[in-house]
Amino acid sequence: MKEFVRVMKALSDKNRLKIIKMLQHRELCVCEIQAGLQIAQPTVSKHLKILEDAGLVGFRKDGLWVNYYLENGNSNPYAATLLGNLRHWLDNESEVKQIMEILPTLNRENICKR
Amino acid sequence: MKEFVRVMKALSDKNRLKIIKMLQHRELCVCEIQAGLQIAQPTVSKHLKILEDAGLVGFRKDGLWVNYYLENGNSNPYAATLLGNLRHWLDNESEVKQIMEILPTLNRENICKR
DNA sequence: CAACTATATTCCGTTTCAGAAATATACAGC
DNA sequence: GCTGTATATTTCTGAAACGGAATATAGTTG
Repeated sequence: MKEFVRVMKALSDKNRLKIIKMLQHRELCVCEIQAGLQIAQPTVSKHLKILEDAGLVGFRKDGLWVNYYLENGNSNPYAATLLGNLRHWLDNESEVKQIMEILPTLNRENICKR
Repeated sequence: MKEFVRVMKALSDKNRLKIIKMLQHRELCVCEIQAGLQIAQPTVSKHLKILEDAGLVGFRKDGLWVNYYLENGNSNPYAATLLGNLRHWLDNESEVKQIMEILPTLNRENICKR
């Protein structure tokens, strides 16, 4: 029950849903996600932790960069099913489409380093 | 996006999930649900409103009684899919099983009228 | 209409959560 | 070691959410 609630809560936030939609296209580092969402970096990190605790995303460290990716749900069956549904859900939401247009232009080299 | 979030939020609460699991077996009035959950009546009404707003449940008035039932999701595709999943999910949760044992003994005539 | 009953709404107190700012950590390169 | 950069954690604030008690509403019965 708690595990299920954790997944539902993780999916109850607009910004976290945007993160998932972004990660459907490719792995992203924190600063790329931040650029897409236009919110503070610590806020992004917290959202990512909530998604991770729910079994929705995972990450790989690569030097200074931390690359987040969508989990395939081996850990959590609820997460797996919802991630499957979300692959086609929300695609027509204007807020999602807007980020998708920006996404290809996001480049970690350009975004960070300031 | 808002519609999806509303469904996820509605499913992010233990008591609301219990209500859904109860309604999978039969229509129930508010006082029967209250007896199953052991929480105050106004709290039950509020949970039911949240579930209704999310397109997860509907109700029929029958005199003083208000009978709540599971929606079939004609209104909301997200709600429909999740309700389908929940038909087999959470069945093994001890908290759910416990209510299922009580459920057959719940009788609105005995519960109310005090 | 008056009395009663099932449910809904309002009004709190308490907890939880998203957000930002400040700070801490981890890692690379010198 | 020290410096700089990407990310994580802490701390705070305001908004939202769950809970109950009191109150209001709707419908039945006399």
